[in-house]
Amino acid sequence: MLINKGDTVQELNEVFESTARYFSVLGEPTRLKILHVICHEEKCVNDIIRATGLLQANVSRHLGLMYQAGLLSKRRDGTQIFYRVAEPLFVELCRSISVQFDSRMHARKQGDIHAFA
Amino acid sequence: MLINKGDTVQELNEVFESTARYFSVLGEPTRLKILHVICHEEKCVNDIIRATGLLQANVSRHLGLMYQAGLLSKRRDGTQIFYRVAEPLFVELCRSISVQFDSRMHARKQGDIHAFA
DNA sequence: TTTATATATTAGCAATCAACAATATACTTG
DNA sequence: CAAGTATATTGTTGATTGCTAATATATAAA
Repeated sequence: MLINKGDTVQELNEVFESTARYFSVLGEPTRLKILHVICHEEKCVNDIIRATGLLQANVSRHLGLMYQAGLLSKRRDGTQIFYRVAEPLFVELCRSISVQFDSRMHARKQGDIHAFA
Repeated sequence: MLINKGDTVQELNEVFESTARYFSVLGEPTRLKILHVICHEEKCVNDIIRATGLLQANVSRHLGLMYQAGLLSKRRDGTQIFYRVAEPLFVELCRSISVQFDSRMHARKQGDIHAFA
C-alpha cells in the first residue's frame, strides 16, 4: 500500500475504475474464447466466427469492445478486417489465471489445458 | 494455441468459464478498493469499512464473494473476523494492470500511483 | 440470560450487459 | 451503378449484479 504523496483519493479511485474495466473485459467466457483464437496470430472476423461458432453480431460486438478497451488492434484488407492482440500483457494474464486454475482443479490429470500458452 | 490431445472442447470451455469468473471478481472497483486495503496485511471487517467508507453490508458481501472465489482467507478472533489475501497472484495481477494503466495514462506525471505495490 | 458489538444475510430496486434478430455500412467485383 | 460479401450497429429481452435498508446471526461482557 505504497501511495505516493501526490496521489489523491480521486486519482486512486480512477485507477480502481480503470483497472476494473480492464478486468471486466476479461471477465466474460465468450471474450476469452475469442482471445484464445487470436492470441497467437491475427484473424479476420469470419475466421473467428467459424472457429468459435458464435453468432456474427456477438463476435463483432465483443471484438469492438476489446478493441475500444485497447486489448486488440485491427487492420483492414479489402472487405475483411483482421484483429490481433495489441497488449500481450492481457494474454499473459489469461495464461496466469487459467494455468492457476488448471493446477488447482486438474492437479491429478495427466495433461493440463493450455488455453493461452 | 497449444491444446493437449486429451482436451475436449468442453474442458476448454470450463477453463474459459472459470478464468472469466476470476477476472469478474477483480472487475469491480469496489472490490479492488477493498483488496487495496488488505493487500499487505489482514484486516477485520470494521477496519475495511473505516478505510473505504463503504457501507457495512457491501463490504461484507464483497468480502464473502472474494472469499468464496478463493481470493481471500479469513480467521475469527472473538467477534471480529480478519480477512487476508489468500492468493498473492491476484494482487500481482492487479499490480500489473494498474501499473500498465499508470504508465499509459499518467506517463507525463512525476509520480505514479501504486495502488497494489 | 440480557445487552452490546461485529458480521452476515435477505429483499427490493435500478442499472448493466450478453444474446438474438434485424438492419445498416463498407468494400469489391462486374 | 448494381449485386454480393464482410463487418458493424441497433432495438429488444432476459439475466445478472451492485447498492441500500432492514433483519438475522454470532460472540463477548455484564
